[in-house]
Amino acid sequence: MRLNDLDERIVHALAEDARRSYADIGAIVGLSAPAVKRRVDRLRAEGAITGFTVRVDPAALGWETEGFIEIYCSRNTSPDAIRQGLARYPEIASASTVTGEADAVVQVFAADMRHFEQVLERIAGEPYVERTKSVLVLSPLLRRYSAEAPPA
Amino acid sequence: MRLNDLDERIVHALAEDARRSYADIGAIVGLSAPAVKRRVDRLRAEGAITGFTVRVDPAALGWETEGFIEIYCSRNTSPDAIRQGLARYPEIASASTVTGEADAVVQVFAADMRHFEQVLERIAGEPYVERTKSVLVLSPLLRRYSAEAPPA
DNA sequence: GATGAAAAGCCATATCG
DNA sequence: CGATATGGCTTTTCATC
Repeated sequence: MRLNDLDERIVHALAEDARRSYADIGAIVGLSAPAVKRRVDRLRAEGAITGFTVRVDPAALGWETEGFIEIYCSRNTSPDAIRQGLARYPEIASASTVTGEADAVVQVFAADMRHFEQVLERIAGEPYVERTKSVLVLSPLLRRYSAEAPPA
Repeated sequence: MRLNDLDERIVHALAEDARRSYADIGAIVGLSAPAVKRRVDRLRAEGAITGFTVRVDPAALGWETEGFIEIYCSRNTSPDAIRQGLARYPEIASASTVTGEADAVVQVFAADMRHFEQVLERIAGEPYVERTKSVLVLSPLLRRYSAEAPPA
């Protein structure tokens, strides 16, 4: 599945503001509103666009504490088992299996330090988790969305 | 700035689908469409909602390779200097200063391994960077947005 | 196969109570 | 905050290239 230049410009326009009208996007990329809608519908059907969401200031919503937890699993733990185990935590914003010493890296948003510690202890207590290593975020420097970063 | 329960439910509804109509959101949270709009306008004005964006499948846009780069800086490097230095890289999706051994963690999306390596080398060559340590993402397990994680 | 124009219905939004 | 009205938008239909 490859997108052409027009599709990428439409996605970029939506990345900047997902509530822009199709007419506005059309004015940017040089298409009529129905043509833009057809392409967006197609991109959704193909799975290139998976949805539209809101950008929030975590602190304003009460999540003051952010951190990364590296998870070291017992041998023969499948990625799918990790995913299912972690999916239950609403505090987890993202999780990935990675190369290197740890098996997975988990990004956590918590209300405060006490809350973060609770999440950490619950994750550390999961049956497939052998040990964890966590770092706290001191200050977020950049926060973009992947759609805004064009491939080289 | 604290949000009440109604605000949080509106944000949650927008996190699931930012293009939902105010009438739809109103049906979910029990308000009329104008009441929802007024609250969304207020949340934007307050900075709790910073925008609306599209969720994309990175692979569909040609970013097949993802990884984290830990940056170790020379002493007396200010967070702002790091931020300004990293802001020039379109491949960087997020960056934060952190506790622990490294000074900052940077999340990178690249087209392929060769591209990732180029980004890594350019970052490692920044004047304030002493050394780096990077891990590649094998498979993304979860990918949510912070707005979907309610505080405890 | 993709586009633009036009029409119909739906939605955003301002104003009222 | 809800009801209402208007203007704009989304979305379908259809003819065209």
